[in-house]
Amino acid sequence: MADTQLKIAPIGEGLSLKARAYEALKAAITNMNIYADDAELRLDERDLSQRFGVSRTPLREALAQLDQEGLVKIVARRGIFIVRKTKAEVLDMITVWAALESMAARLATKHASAEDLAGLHTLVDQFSQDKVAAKMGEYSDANIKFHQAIIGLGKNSLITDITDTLFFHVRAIRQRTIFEQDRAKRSVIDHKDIVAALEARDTERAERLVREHTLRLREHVERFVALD
Amino acid sequence: MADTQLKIAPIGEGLSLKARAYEALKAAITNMNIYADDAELRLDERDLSQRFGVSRTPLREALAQLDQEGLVKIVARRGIFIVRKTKAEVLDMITVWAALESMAARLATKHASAEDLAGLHTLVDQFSQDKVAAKMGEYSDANIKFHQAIIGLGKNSLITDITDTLFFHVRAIRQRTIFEQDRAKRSVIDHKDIVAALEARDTERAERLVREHTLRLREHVERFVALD
DNA sequence: CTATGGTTCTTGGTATACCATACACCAGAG
DNA sequence: CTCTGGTGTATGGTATACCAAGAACCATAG
Repeated sequence: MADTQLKIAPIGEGLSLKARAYEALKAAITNMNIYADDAELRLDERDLSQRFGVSRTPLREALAQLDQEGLVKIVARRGIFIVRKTKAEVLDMITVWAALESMAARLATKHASAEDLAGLHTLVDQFSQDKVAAKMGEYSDANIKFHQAIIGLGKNSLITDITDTLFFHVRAIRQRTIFEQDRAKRSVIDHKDIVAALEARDTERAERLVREHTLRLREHVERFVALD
Repeated sequence: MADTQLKIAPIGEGLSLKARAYEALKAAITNMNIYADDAELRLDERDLSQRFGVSRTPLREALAQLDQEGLVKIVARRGIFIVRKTKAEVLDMITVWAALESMAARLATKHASAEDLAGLHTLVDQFSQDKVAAKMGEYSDANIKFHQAIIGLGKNSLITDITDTLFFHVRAIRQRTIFEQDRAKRSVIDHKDIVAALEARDTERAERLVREHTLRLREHVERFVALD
């Protein structure tokens, strides 16, 4: 099946300037440690517009969207500020996460295929309790992936959308989270239990395990993470 | 404590044009039966801008926000369309609602004061099983209020914000929901049980009752509501 | 030196003009 | 009559100029 068709035109990326500005800004904020003491949290429309090479209009629309998502806060005649979530807000977000992921787990026990669950199983097996200490850096990403995978199995796109935004914010404070080895080991065990419950199609147990697992993270953040 | 101060100036309402346009548009869409067969679902920026007496810029920002919330869909060079949620989307929304409200109920058993719960009790007592049939119209509103009250008691403002948007969409299809008397009666009983569980501070039971109650609505919509 | 009043500059908000493209309509060829 | 090609128009996207309000700075009076 060779290419008999002429496929030109991946030129302009196809996206609107607004969409591109949005992605660029979001990526920039993501890759920035906004909780560092010397972080520059103030943005300037005109400055950004020049650096991006687009006018203020699409840039403003992108910023307005980020404002609505809670990533930045626009204050009339004062400036645009990257938002540092308060501890209370982060805790609320983790609570919502717990509610939605546990519902997703519930749905997964009913709708996920055997292959779906097998994939999840593979994800968990990558980290045995012994190895997790050595790969702490990787684990943090794999951890998020595991949770996103469960949410995916719930096949409720609204849950997926909402939690994506939540993960974004939680990721930002990850650097302030002390992932001790004990917590990581416990996490691996939890994950194995969750997968087992899903495979057993035990709806109530899967829901409970996921909820408790995430609420334990909430508890940990409440007690050990410095914010505000 | 008489007025010794001069308080002029409640003139311009203080809100930005964007904010006012947003509220006006949202109210307009809310009060419109978008599921009617002859509903005019297309909006025109220039037309709206003239009718509101503002330029396209703040109007576009308001529309962009509505787009992000899923109330309208903006298609480049085609038009702006009021969104009719598909049945699948509505079902997903009710599922998210169930997840969040059941978590709120869980939180309420831990954080709500006795007075809070007394207020909830009053709300429920307004509708006995016998009277609900006669007041079917009112009940629909009171029903939403009851659920919002529980969510309020969870004291998690993120849950409140998300569910507010969900209620907006669910309200829109309410007209297509056949509220038979039996369902309403069952609903009243459910509500009483939920309040009882909250007052008993029975976390698990409160969560379960709320979840099951809302998922029953989901089931009802899935089976009896015509959409798409 | 301090307090007050004003001037200027910064910055988000708004208005407007222009651009680019999807769609509809129409003319002409077959 | 039908199909094709072009042309016009409607509409969201983008650029730009101006507005208004707040904050910082400065001058001046006490």
